Amino acid sequence: MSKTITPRDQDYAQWYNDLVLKSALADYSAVRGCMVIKPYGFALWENMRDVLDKMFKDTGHVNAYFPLFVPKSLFEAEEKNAEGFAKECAVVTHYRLKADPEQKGKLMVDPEAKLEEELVVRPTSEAIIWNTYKGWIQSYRDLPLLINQWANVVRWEMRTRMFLRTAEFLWQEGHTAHATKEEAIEETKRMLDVYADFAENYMALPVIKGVKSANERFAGAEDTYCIEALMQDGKALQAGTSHFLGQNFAKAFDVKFSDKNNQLEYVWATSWGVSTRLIGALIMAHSDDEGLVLPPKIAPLQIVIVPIFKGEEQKQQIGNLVNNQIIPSLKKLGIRVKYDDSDQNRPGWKFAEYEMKGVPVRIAIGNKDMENGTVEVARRDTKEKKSYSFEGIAEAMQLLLQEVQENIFNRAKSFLHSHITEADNWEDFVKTLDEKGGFVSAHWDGSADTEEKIKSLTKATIRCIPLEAKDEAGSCILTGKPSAKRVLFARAY
RNA sequence: CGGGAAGUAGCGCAGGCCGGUAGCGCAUCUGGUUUGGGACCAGGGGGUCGCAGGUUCGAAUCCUGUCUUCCCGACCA
Repeated sequence: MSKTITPRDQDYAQWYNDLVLKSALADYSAVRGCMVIKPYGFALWENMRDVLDKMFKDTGHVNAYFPLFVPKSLFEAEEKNAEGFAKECAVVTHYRLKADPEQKGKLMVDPEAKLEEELVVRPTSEAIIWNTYKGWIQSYRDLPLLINQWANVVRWEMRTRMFLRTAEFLWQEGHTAHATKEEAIEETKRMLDVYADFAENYMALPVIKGVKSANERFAGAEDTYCIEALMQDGKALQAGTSHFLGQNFAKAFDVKFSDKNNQLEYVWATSWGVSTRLIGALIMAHSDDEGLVLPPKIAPLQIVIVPIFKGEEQKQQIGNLVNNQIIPSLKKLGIRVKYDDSDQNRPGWKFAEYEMKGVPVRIAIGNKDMENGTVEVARRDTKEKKSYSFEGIAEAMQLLLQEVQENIFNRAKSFLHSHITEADNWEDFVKTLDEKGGFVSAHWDGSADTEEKIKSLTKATIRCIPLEAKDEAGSCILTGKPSAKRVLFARAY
């Protein structure tokens, strides 16, 4: 634990892995490219999930669940979608094992038990869901259909990274069906706003809302909207996507409805999702040398109280104060608090441990405090320590948690804004990517070919065309051809 | 899928070239002293050396195969 970890280090990947392991968020698993989310990491995910789930319900959505397995014939129905995911699918081909006659105590796949039709383990659920929607939608009265599912999906990526890109991951995927194009586009944008709201106001993660270029678009979508975040090493991370699917899936699965004029029409669709990748974003955006820095609104633990005592008697006295007064008053305000009076470790050990885990506020109470009627309060984000009196401590802590939340957000926001750099010639463009990192705002001629060339030359991709991008005539950074607005380039995870 | 590194106690590692009793630190257990920033002393427990073959009187060590993990690249709607 003596090793120093620094976000700006060139060993950023190593720093990140160490941090995930040491903070007890997750662990490597025995299965290729998968991870074990440990209780602390899962508590964080649950908090995020609860907030999102409420936001979805507040915007009229309901939850449902669809199968893990997608028959290959359904999977291939929407051609572009199938093609886009084909290279990263886990496929079930058999349904039984048997004792291996060659090797005692070993099992082998029973060749007799070959499935007639292979089952694709869902990399995303459009296919199985739209096949189901076909039976649910007949009339305009059945629309809109606004359903979300919390699930796991599998994508057999070549290279994996904990939280950011694992073979199996947890997410939510919303799948909606609408009577009109306008309504579907409205839904797509509404959910993008929900994501941005969640990222900024709960995760303290400032994001840029935008539209993907055709190259980066979801396979099977007409338009992919996204929120893009910036990590402390200057690389961008796609934090969430919301897709306008047009009538592609309705046509592929033959989902039609009778409108008010008794005309048969294909329905319009959207899908949108965020995943456990958000946890990776959280870690990379806020953490420091001492460990995680978690925003109070979603931190599994908001306050930890550490007693400092000599002997049983002092421990008793402090315990009485904490258990009878401080904790009840904090809990009354809905604050998630833990009193760690275990004898296992000394105070210094506990301080370091809870800092590593990113607990936003720590309260230490010792003999001196008992005499003075004070507690020592240390905040994780600034590492500042201050004395507070017992009186009104709960209200003071509630305010402090808000302040920490805001401070983390503002810090990340000024980092983001100071890392959006305009470039008007190729030399500056490359130099900014190499030396400063972050987003480079530049003109692009709009062709996929140019985008591809820029990627192979610089490893930078178009992260998005920002929604708020102003019309501004310019010339493409690579080809010099005319361009109507700037787009954001960055190297990305 | 290409290049590199690694797999030995719960965790982190040494040993390997040059084959011959399985080692260290942390953690754990027992007892004691401690407790305002990762405590100290003493004693104890814990191992099919990733897996499968091969060479050998003898393999953690040498050879072959295989699985897994990490890093770099390609890939990543």
